[in-house]
Amino acid sequence: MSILGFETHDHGACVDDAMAAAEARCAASDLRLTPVRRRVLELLLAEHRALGAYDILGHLSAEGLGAQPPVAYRALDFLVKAGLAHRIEALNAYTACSHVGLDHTPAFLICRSCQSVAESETALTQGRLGDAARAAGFQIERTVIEAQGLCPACQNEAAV
Amino acid sequence: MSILGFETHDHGACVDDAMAAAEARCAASDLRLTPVRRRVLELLLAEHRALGAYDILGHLSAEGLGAQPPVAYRALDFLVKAGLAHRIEALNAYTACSHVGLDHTPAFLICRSCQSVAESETALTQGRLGDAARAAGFQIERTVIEAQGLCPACQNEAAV
DNA sequence: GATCACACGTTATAACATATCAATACCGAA
DNA sequence: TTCGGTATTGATATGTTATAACGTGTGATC
Repeated sequence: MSILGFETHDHGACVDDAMAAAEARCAASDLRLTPVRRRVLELLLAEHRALGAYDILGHLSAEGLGAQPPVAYRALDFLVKAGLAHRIEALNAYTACSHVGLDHTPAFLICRSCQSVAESETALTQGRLGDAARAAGFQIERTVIEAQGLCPACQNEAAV
Repeated sequence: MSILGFETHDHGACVDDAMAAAEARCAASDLRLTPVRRRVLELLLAEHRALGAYDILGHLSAEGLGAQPPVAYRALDFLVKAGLAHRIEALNAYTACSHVGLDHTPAFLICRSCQSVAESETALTQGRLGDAARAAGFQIERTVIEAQGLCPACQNEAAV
């Protein structure tokens, strides 16, 4: 599993690929990637960061795509349900999915300095948490796995 | 590591022990467990559930201990910083710590039906997330590990 | 008894999220 | 082609969570 977000890469291609994957997924699952939804996904893809719903809404309203909170939340809910974006609980914010199409149990590395977010992967019922759940007889349906700290670039800056 | 929260137990003793541990910890670290802070901790300990800041505030104001949001948030911040409570990011809510004194990297099992919360433990840099962080050169400072699902009791109810 | 640090009181507002109802667009079946 | 159901959008209002900012009290220390 690649961990994208901190390394430099061809971000134009990265965005194009992600949009293409999103189109394909929506076509395959009979989901409608409407203009607002498409635009929100583009905004999320623009950087490997998490954006708040009101950040999104600011962009949308500047572009005449809607000015009320439900516009942003509906689009974000759609994208999350479609597996095209994730909610970052620790930030009350949203980020585009880096692994569209793969079965998801995402885990995130969140830089507290530059706010960049990298998406990794775990398994629902594996590891310590899975062990604990089994021991307790707990049936896991969803996990929130988020690490906060410093990305490589910001560690270097801090060292200067 | 015990996982407390779902089993039936002597909750009176459980609360008493936790309060005693909190007292000890505050005394040892020169922290002040003031009346508001003590009461908030008691409220959190009363059930193995997470309470929202405004739930807490409701109790406090009913008891004449303060009626404005900052009262609750200050007390909760204190308890979290002191290691006596934890914030559950997925719920925007707070729960008492079950393992006062131990070095903490808590993980939570949260029942979506009865809202009970059990606290388990992981290691900061272990497991898949730790692997991913090492691979990416990411320096973890804090983790949010939360599983949502059904506790044993609620699974049984659902099966009826 | 001045002053310093910490806690608390109070007002206001910021930030995040949803309920509700009306209007419109889309799409398949009759 | 029209009808009827479903999905989407528009709009208003409100609910929920969290913090900024500033002032006051209180106890410890010098």
